[in-house]
Amino acid sequence: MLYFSLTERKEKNMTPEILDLLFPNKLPSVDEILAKYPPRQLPEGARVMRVAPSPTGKMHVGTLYQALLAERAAHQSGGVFYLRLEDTDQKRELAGAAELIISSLARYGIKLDEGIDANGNDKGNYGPYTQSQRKEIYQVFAKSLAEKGLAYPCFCSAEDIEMRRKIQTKQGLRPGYYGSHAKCRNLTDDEVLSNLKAGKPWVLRFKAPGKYENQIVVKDLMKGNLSLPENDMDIVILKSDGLPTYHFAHAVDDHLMGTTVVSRGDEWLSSLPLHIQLFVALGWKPPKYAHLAPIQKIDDGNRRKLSKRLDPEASITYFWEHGYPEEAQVEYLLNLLNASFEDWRRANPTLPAFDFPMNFSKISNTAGALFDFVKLHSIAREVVARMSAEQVYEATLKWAKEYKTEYATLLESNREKCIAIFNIERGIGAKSRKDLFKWEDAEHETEFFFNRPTYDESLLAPMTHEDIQKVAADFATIYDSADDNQAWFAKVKQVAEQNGFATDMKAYKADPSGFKGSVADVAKILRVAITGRTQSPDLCSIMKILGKEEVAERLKI
RNA sequence: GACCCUAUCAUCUAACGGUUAGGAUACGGCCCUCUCAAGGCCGGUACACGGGUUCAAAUCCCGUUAGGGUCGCCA
Repeated sequence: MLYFSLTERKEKNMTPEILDLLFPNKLPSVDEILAKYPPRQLPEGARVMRVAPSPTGKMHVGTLYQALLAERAAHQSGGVFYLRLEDTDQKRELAGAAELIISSLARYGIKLDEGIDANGNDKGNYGPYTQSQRKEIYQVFAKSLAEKGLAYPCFCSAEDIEMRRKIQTKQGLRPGYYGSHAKCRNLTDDEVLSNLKAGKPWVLRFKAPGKYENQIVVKDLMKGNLSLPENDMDIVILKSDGLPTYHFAHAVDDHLMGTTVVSRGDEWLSSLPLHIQLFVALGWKPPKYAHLAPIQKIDDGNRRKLSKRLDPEASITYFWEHGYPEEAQVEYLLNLLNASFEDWRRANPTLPAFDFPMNFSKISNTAGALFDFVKLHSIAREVVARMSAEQVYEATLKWAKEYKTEYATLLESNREKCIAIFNIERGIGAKSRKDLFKWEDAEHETEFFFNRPTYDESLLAPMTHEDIQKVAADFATIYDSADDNQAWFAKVKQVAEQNGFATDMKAYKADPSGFKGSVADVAKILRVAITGRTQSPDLCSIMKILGKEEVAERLKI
């Protein structure tokens, strides 16, 4: 590719004296490190991909989105998927965040070949997989860049940087540490030496070889060819605490760990020229890149990236709290990644979502999809409708144990009854009930089975109390919980007939005045008496679960 | 401000020079029906705008506009 021309670089080597002051500790050699990371032996076309979150708090939906893509693309190619913890910003790190990320991936069935296991131990031969534990490795490569004169120490303070930025902005210049603005790039050896000897804090900057006026062309697996300006910013590669910045860690780690395709958010697009320069400077071949647009939401009429701070739904725990089935979230995200998912799902209703063939070239490369709860709900309805009553019960119980313990107790002490409830109008394929799609709603579905509702006759207006009472009483005398649906409905009709209600809806509609109401009204009386609601699932099934005695009790109006 | 990405129904999107611009969700109607949820059938709604190129443009090119992103010792 074009960018290899950048390797033609001759910089003055750094003096050994400066190098020793910069890196006083004894470090392994570049070759010693490289020897520990042999090229992976994988079949042709196998992709090595990773998810590389930083443990700064909540687990973002975007991380799951990224992980889903990388895991599928890697494993479906016969490759490797691993996790790397990008914890080089110690200021922002939050306790427990790493554990949350790892357990979250497991929760969604995303399998890591390498990375960190549930106990926090490293797994795999290309570790450590936590960047803060790789400090020495970065130092080795940073030192080698410095040695060749491709990196230099910078003594500018935060105030210096801020001042420079202000002046640049005021003058209408591009802000940044580049060209003549890169003050420390041209420090003499004596100046550097005296600064170091005076103990001045420093960072290591990359000596950018690019010219902003020049364009490079880079191929992105999802976006195609991109034309970007060369990087001329002398960015920081080693911070004053000795840890690398993202840019440098990316180059070092993804090379050593053998990543073949880097998939990440498209906010990295503008630093891509820099990353390629870093790979080239280190003498390595850059990986392939796949930049994905972030999930957005609409806010005040404007689209914006889902924000952890502003949007509760940006954090995946939001979906746990509300009891969304994990499969539904996975399917929704897969669908967002690649809208042909739903066609595939219709053609393969019983396969696990993970069997969906992910194809880079078919991934939406648009500006970023809007997070759509309505669509998520619709997918969740389908997912739940495919589950058995036992599965619904177990999932609801698992949710309740974590978020609603009283309900969990009720579920546990009424296992069979609850499964029977969840089984109403279930398992009949496409016609299965689809009202339950998140576990937090289950309690409402089961509530009246456990608490006798208070009878509210106003729901039955304008029917008279006498008629209502008579209908309920008549039905109670002939009800048999052994009746199947057909026999049950025949009895409803019988009661209708006895009480002057139409049994034939067509006849009723043709002449409503000839009847007190229709068979639908009879059912409504029974429904209100039994459930306390005007709407419910199949009444016959409900009565069967309640049993003859309880039905009789509730029909006493 | 500079640079980059993106632009098809309300939403997610298909189309890869020739389609009555397709699907899904949502919405409306009808059917089914013991209510609801479903299910079945039907329906309305889209190529941001302006120029080119071409016999032919949603598709290719240029510009405009709009949205998003980046320009940190954050990732």
